[in-house]
Amino acid sequence: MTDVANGVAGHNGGVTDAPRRGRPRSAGADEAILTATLDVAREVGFRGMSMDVIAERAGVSKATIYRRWASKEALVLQALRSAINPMDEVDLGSVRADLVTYLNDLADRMASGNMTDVLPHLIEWAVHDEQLRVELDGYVAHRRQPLVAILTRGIERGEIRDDLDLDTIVDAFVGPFIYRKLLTGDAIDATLVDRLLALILPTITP
Amino acid sequence: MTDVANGVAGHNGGVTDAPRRGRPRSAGADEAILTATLDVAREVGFRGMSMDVIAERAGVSKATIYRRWASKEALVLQALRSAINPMDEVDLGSVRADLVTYLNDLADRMASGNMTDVLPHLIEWAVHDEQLRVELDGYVAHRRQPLVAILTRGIERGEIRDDLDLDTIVDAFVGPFIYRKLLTGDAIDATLVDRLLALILPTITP
Amino acid sequence: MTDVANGVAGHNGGVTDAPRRGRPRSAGADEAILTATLDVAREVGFRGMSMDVIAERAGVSKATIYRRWASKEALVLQALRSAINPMDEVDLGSVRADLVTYLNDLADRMASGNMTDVLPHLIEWAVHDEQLRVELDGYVAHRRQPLVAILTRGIERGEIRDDLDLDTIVDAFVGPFIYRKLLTGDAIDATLVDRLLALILPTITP
Amino acid sequence: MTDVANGVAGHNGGVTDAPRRGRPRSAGADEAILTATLDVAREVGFRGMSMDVIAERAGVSKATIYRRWASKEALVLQALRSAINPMDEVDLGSVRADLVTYLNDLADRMASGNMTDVLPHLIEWAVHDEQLRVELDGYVAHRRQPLVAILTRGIERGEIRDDLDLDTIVDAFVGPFIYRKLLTGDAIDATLVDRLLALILPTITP
DNA sequence: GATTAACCGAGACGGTACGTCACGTCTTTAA
DNA sequence: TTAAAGACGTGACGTACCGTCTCGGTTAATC
Repeated sequence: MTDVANGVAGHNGGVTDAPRRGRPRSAGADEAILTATLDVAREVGFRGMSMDVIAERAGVSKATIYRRWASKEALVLQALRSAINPMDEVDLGSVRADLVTYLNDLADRMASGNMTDVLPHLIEWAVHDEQLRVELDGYVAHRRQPLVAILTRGIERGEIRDDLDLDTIVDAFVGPFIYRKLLTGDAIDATLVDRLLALILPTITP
Repeated sequence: MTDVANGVAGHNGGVTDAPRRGRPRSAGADEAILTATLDVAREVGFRGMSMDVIAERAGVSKATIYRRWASKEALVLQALRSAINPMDEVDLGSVRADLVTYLNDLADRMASGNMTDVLPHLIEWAVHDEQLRVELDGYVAHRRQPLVAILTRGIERGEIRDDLDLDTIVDAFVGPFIYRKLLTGDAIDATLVDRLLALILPTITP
Repeated sequence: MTDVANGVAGHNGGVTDAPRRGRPRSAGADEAILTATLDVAREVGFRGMSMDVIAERAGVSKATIYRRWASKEALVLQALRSAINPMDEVDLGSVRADLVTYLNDLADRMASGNMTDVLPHLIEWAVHDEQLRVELDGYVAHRRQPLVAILTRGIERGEIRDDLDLDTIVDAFVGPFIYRKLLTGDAIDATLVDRLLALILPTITP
Repeated sequence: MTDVANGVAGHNGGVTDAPRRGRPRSAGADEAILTATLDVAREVGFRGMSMDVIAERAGVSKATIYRRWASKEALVLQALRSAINPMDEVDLGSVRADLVTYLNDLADRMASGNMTDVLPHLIEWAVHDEQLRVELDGYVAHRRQPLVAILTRGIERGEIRDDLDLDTIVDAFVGPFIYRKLLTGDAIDATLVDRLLALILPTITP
C-alpha cells in the first residue's frame, strides 16, 4: 500500500528507510494530532469539527497536519484506525466455541463504541470519497476475516455444511450487529449472540 | 408533534387549521424545493450540495427555503421522507410466500437507490441531531412493521415457533440487507433473499 | 407640481377631485406613517431604519406605504417636510432688524435640530437620487427666499449697496450656519448672528 | 490613536513595532482594496457599492478585507483619507494674497470632486459613527488650520483687526463653500472667492 | 563550525457556503 | 378599491471553514 493509496502524504508507516536530511518531523506531533482529532470528534461530532480547532488543540499548525495527511478525511480515517484494536484469530477446536468467542468480542467492541461511534461518519464520507471507500472496504474485510476463517475451518472439519454460501452466513451473523448499531439502537450483547446462534447454527450444521 | 419539534418553521403538515392571513405560501414551492433537494443530492451528494444551488434549481429564493425549513438538515430530512413509499402489508396465506414477497420488495428498494442512497447521510446526521434520530427511528419501525406482522401471523397460525425472539429473527433478515448496503457493497437481490430464507426458515419453523 | 415630481404615488395634496370607487384610503394612515417614520428615524437613525419597522410602528402594511409613496426616500422626504414650519416673511422696516430676526430664527431652528438633524441623510441621498435632489433644491430655495426678500427690499430702499452679488451675501450669512451644523459642530446661536452681522453688514451698507 | 480606536482591525499605520509572526499581510492588498473602493464608489456611488464587488475588483477575497477593516464604513473612511492631499501652508507676505491663494485652492479642490463628492456620505455616516465623527472633525480642523494661520499672522502684522472672532471669520469664508457644495449646487470658483473677499476683507482690515 | 534542507508555529490568502436582513412587489382574505 | 398580513425574488451582509501559501525561526545531517 503506497502513501497515495493510503491517503497519506509523506507518511512513513514506521519503516525506517534512508534517513532524510533536514529537520525531522516532530516525533510527538502525529500522536498529538490524532488524539486531538478524536477528542474534538467526541466533543462536537465529526460534522462540527474543524481543522483549525484540531490544530490548535494539538498545539500544532495546520500546515503540519496537511504535511502529514492529504485531507481532513484522511486524517480522520487514520485517527479511527489508530483507535481500533485488531480482532484476534480464534481457534478453540469447535466452531460453536469459536463463534461464541468471536461474536461476543464483536458485541463488546460495538457496544463500547470506540470505532463504531464513528462508523456512521465513515460510511457517510465513503459515499463520495473513493479513497475512504477503499479503506473502509479493507477494514470491513479485516473484520470479517476471522469469522470467515472460523467457518472455513468448520467446513474442512465437517462441522459446517459445505453447500451454503459462506458470505451469506457471515452476513447473517454480522448484519444484525450493524443494523442494531446504526438503526434500531437495540442492545448488542451476549443475549443477541445466543439468539443468533440458536437461529443460524442448527441450519448450517449437517 | 409540533412544528417546533419537527424542526420545521411554520410547516402545516397537511392539517387545515384556522385560515392564515396574508399571502399564502406558494403552493408548488414546497414540492419544487424538495424535488430540487433530492435532485441535487443525487448529483453532488449531500455533502457537496448547497442551499444556493437548491434554491436556484427550485426556482425559488433562499429566503423562501429558510421561511419553510429551519435549517439545511430539516430540509433534507423532509426531502427524504417525501421520497419514501410506504411498504405494503403482505398476506398471501403462508409465511414463506409473505417473506419472499416482502424481502424481495425490500431488496428492490435497497438496490434502487432512492432512500437508501441517502441512508448513510441520514444515519450520520442522526448522531448529532436528536430530532432526526427520532424521525429515523420512526422510519425504521415503519419498515420493520410488515415483517413483524408476517411473523406474528405465522406464530398465530402455528407456522412459526413461538419460543424464539421475534426481534432477533427480524434482525437476522434485515440486518444483512443493511450491512451489504452500507459496508460490504455486495449485491442485494433475489439470490440473497433465497439464501437468507434457506438459512433461517428451517430453524424458525416447527 | 405633479405626483411624479412630488415623488409621491397617487397623492392628492388635499384637492378633492372625482370621488373614487371602492374603499377610501384610510384617513389617518398618512399621518401615522409620517409620525412613525420620524419616530423610528430619531431612534435608530435613517441608516438603520427599515420600512418593515415603520409599517409595524404605524400599524399599517408595507403595501399601504408604497401605495402612497414611491420609495423609502420619498417617504422620508415627505416626513421631513411635514416637520418643517415655514419661515415667515419678515419686514420690520429696517434691513438690520429684519436680518437679526431672520437669522436668529434660523439659528433657533438649526440648534434645535428638527429638520437639520436629518439634513445629512437628505444630502447624502440626494447625491444619487435626482428626485430628492429636486425636492431638496426646492427646500433650499424656500429657505433662502425670505432672506433674499429682505435684501432686495434693502436695495430698493437704498439701505443696501446695489453693486454686490446678492447670492454671495446670502451664502455668507447662511453658509456658516450649515458649515457649523454639518462639520464643525460649533454653536449656532445669537452670538454667531451678531458676529456675522458685524462682519458683513458694514460692507453691504453704502 | 490605537488600532481599535481607529475602527481598523489589526492595522499598523506604518509603525514598525514587534515583528509579527505568521505570514505577513499581503503588501499590495491594502492599496488595491482602497483603490478599488474609490473606483467603485465613483462608479456606482457609496450607496450602491458592495463588498463583494470591491473584493473582486481588488483581486482579493472578502475575508481579506474584513481581516483589515472592521466594517464597510471603516474601509470607506480609510479610502477617503488616503485620497486627501494635505493643504499647504501659504505665506506670501500679505493677508490678501494668502487668502486669494488659499481660497482658490480650496475652490479647486471642492469643484473637482475627489474628497468632496463623498463628503455628504461622510457626514451622514458620522451622525451614527462616533469614530467617523472624530475622524471627520480632524479633517475639518486640518482644513481650517492654514486659514487660521493666515489670519493669525495678519493680526500679528496689524493687517487684520484684533477685535473680531477669528472662528467667525473663518466660517464666513469657508461656510459658503460648503453650503454651495452640499445644498445650492452653485459654482465654487474664482468669482465666488473674489466676491467673498470683497464682502469680508473691508470689514476685517483696520 | 558552517551550511543546508526540511521542518515548525503562526497566520494571511482566495474560495465557497452559510443563514440573515431589507428592499419593493405580489397575493391572499376582509372590510 | 383599499386594507392588513405576510410571502416572494433579489442581492448584500459579515462569518466560518477549507486547503494553500508565506513568513521568521528551529533542528538535524552533511560538508
